[in-house]
Amino acid sequence: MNIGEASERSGLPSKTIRYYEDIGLVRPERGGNGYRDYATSDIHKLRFLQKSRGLGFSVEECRQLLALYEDKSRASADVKDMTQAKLSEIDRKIVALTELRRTLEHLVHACHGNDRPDCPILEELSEDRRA
Amino acid sequence: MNIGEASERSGLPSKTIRYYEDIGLVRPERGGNGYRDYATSDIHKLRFLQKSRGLGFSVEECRQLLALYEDKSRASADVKDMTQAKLSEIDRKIVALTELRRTLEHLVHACHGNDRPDCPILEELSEDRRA
DNA sequence: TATCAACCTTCCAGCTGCTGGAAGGTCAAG
DNA sequence: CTTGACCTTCCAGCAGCTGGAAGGTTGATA
Repeated sequence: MNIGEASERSGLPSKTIRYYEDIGLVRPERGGNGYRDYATSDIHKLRFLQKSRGLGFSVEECRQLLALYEDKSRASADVKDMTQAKLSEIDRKIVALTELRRTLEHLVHACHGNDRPDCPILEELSEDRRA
Repeated sequence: MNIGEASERSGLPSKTIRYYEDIGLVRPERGGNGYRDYATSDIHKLRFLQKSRGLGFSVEECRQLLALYEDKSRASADVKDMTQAKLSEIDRKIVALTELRRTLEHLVHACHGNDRPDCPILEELSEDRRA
């Protein structure tokens, strides 16, 4: 399929998809007309990139995550370790997001409309473990 | 406190903290020697930025989130709406992270060591709602 | 009191990760 | 056979840092 449809299906702009090809993340076939021709497996990868990039993983991290899907590296213990590390990272992100969510929710429910000079939520935030 | 300690306490590099001052996110006082002097409330903001940036919010979004803390904008309905929008965004991110986590976990448990040509996890990924 | 390390300052350059626009080729419909 | 919506490459620019140079401040030690 053409890049336009790949864009729709993955949720990524065409520009970004071309850029991902430039840096070797997802390399589609080419048709006789020179157009990029994306396979379903390419769309999977693009969707995966769309998710992971939007979640604060760097392109290099995404490249690593993507590599976890490729057979050639499957059996390695290194890869398993890396995956575990990524899992921990994701867990930390989930915790952080949950905290952020709680903070904002308190703001909506507990702080709306009054003009108190300082908010207890800031205190709460500051209590978190020091990374 | 000096920028070094602010860096330690916030988890952000000094360079980044100076950059955040440049773009008007967190403006500390200055001591007689010209050194930046961070108050506890500044550290709260920096920690908040460290979290939210690491979770895929843009600097402009972080500026908005940060603005939610400032009294002057508290009572507004606009602000409450925006906060709700951010809450939804955070919820979507949490869902996405959870999916990503599940995907990787499957990879570790179900795919380790074999040399199957393609992985059911890719299929699973592709089933997700089309954003 | 000198001096040395470890801070701090500003400024400028460069990298990442897109993103927009120009200039032009391809395709399907009318 | 033209029109509009695609597609292509290339080049420029913005966002968000990040590193390094050049130099000032501080506090401990000789």
